[in-house]
Amino acid sequence: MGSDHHGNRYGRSEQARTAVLHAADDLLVEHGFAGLTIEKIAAKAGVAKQTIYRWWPSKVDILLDAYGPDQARDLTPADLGSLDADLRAHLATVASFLTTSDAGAVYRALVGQAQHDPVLADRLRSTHLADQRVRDRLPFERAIARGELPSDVDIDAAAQRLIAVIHYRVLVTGEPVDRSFTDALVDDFLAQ
Amino acid sequence: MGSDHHGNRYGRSEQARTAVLHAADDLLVEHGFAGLTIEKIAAKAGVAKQTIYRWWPSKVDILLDAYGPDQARDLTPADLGSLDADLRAHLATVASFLTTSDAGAVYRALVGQAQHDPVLADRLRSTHLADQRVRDRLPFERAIARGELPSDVDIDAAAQRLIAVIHYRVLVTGEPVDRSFTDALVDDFLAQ
Amino acid sequence: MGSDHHGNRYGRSEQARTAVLHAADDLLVEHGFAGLTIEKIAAKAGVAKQTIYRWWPSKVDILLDAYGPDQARDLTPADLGSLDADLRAHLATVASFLTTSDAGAVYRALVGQAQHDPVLADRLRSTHLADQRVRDRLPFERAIARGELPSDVDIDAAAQRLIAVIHYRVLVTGEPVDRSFTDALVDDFLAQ
Amino acid sequence: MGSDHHGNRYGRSEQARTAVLHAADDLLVEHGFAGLTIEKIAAKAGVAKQTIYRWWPSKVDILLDAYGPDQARDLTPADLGSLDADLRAHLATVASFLTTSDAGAVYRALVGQAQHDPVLADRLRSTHLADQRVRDRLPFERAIARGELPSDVDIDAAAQRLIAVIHYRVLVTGEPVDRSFTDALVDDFLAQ
DNA sequence: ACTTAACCGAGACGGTACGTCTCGTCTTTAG
DNA sequence: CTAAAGACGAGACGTACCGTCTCGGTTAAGT
Repeated sequence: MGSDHHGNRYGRSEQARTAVLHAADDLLVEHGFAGLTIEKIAAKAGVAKQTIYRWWPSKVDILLDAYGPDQARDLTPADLGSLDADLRAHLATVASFLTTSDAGAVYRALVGQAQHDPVLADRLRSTHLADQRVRDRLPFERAIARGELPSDVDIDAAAQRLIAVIHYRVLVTGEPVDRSFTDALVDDFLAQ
Repeated sequence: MGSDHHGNRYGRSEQARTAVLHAADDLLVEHGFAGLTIEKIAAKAGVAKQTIYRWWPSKVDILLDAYGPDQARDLTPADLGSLDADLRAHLATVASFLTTSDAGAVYRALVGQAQHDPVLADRLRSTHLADQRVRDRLPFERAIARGELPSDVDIDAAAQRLIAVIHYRVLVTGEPVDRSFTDALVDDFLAQ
Repeated sequence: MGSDHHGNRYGRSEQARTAVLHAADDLLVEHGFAGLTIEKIAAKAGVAKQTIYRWWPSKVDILLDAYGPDQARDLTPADLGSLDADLRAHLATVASFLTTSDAGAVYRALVGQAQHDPVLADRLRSTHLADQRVRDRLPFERAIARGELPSDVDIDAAAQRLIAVIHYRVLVTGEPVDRSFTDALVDDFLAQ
Repeated sequence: MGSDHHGNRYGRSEQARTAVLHAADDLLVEHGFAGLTIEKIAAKAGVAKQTIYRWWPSKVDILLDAYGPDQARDLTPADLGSLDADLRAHLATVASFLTTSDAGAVYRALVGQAQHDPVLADRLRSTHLADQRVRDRLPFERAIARGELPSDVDIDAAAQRLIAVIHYRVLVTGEPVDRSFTDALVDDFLAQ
């Protein structure tokens, strides 16, 4: 069957892997990034420290593993039939994800740590951020297919101007990012 | 006389203070935030750990002290006679400050750490970020005074949309922020 | 079939058994008792750890297995025709065995470990030491049979006084135990 | 005053030092040499591990420090006025020390460990064993001064033959070493 | 000049977490 | 059923820093 064993030569324990990811997630949300230690993850997951070090070089690698699926699940924009609706819904989702979800807390911690760690920054950008950029393009690509937008529009630039402000407020100024704010962003963009 | 003493009851040693600030700055640039320890700052500054703990509660407080003057010196937008010129110059200055200067490295470290430390985030926002927001308004305020912009324009919103993209690329995506990019931002804004 | 198999339903592998004993012996002599780990024995013997744990409870049990035959082979006193000759030869053999042979190194390690481990001490005494005590009596028993000694002599006490000094110098003081020393012991004993 | 401080540049804490030595002693007696870990010593002594590593390279160094004074205190032979009395008393004291005292347990552990560690063996011999050899000579030196023995007697050899048997029984055979046994040793020696 | 008291350097202290090592157990696949 | 292989939970290792403390020396204002 392949996954519910205690450890053998033919592969790692899926049980231990998920226990570690969940423990890391919980501890980050409860005690913050500084309170997230390998020691505590191991204790909470009921796992030996060596098992963690065997599979993850550091605690940020655990967070990277834990974050990936959440992002794909929560940040894929739905097709609501129009660019206006798609963008309003997606920006509101992004704002809520970043400010209120556990996965958003993991994301903020990773971006924070990336400021101190260029290797992490590279990994984060080449994996999760690149993945998300593809998802952020979807509303625009669908709008072009519908004929709502000309086909030569610079999608990445447009998406970035909308997404950037949300991240800036979340990561830097700490100002709230509510529905009226994200709707205003869309209004401005569509009025252009 | 007030600054070159080894210690007495009537005040702290200015020599020790500046040695600590410079040591912290150097260590941050050389070894990154994780390599910045009180122990190493003390050793590099030729100062006792207790002297550091007497005056700064933590290493981020040292960085906050070290950062303040740099920001005011480097990020005040000059008056070049027109909104167009002022914005082009200011955004280019901000981009260069954030990506290439030592003070920019300190800023990025502080914003990074603020993701893990809400108290630091509050302090950063209520002091340095609030100060900078005032400076970022200057081009717009001068434009209103010149009659280039109507007096009811939402300055903070306008400034934020321009500044946010630069921060997003610096802090999150790591994309370069060169002169042509900042100029395009200004073009877009003025065309609106 | 009997001995050269890789693991099957017909019993343990003699090949694995001897490989373990030899690997343990080698590692003890090369790297000392602390450098003798089950992990290293398994690696050197080309055997799985579990195979060792299946057959030996601990590393000292491996050493006990390895030691037994050596002692019987090397420490049985020959009959040279007289008490004087027998004792001189035997004590010299014992001294040389303890100080220079690989088996002597194993013995010293076992006695050393027995100081920390009462269970090992008991096992060592009830097996190997009891066996050796029988062998150490032989010169005296032959001397009584020859009429060189009265039949009521306390053989164990006599043997112990001679053997003890050799062990003391080997285990405690580290002083050399050369032929002149053992001969002097015999001289003293016979002059009594 | 010089000894009751918490730690500063002018010297180590005597309080921490004695707490470590006592903890090590207690743990050895309670849990044996294998159960004696730096971790547990630190915990029991209420001391940081680093404090132990600062002053002692290993746990055997702690035991060496702890053992020294005990040996000098307990194993110095008193002058009872005659060789016969001095020897009987001293051998009985040695036997009792080795078999029943806490310090004797430390000694046995050190000698046991010395079988695995030549560096420890050298240190033990050049310090504590050399010191004890001096004390073991005292009854004989006093006997020569009294005229009980000729001045050319080989004191070290004589002392060793008596002492060795006790150590052999304690360290190797585990046989009891009671007063009648040590008295018989003295009888034999004096009858010679 | 002398006292006084805060500040200075140095560094030992009790701790926490690190990342590594080895232990003895458990689980799988092959013969 | 035994074997090899190796992942597992457990826990001690020795190191690095943390933030606190105590010490003796330095310095300058107030006697």
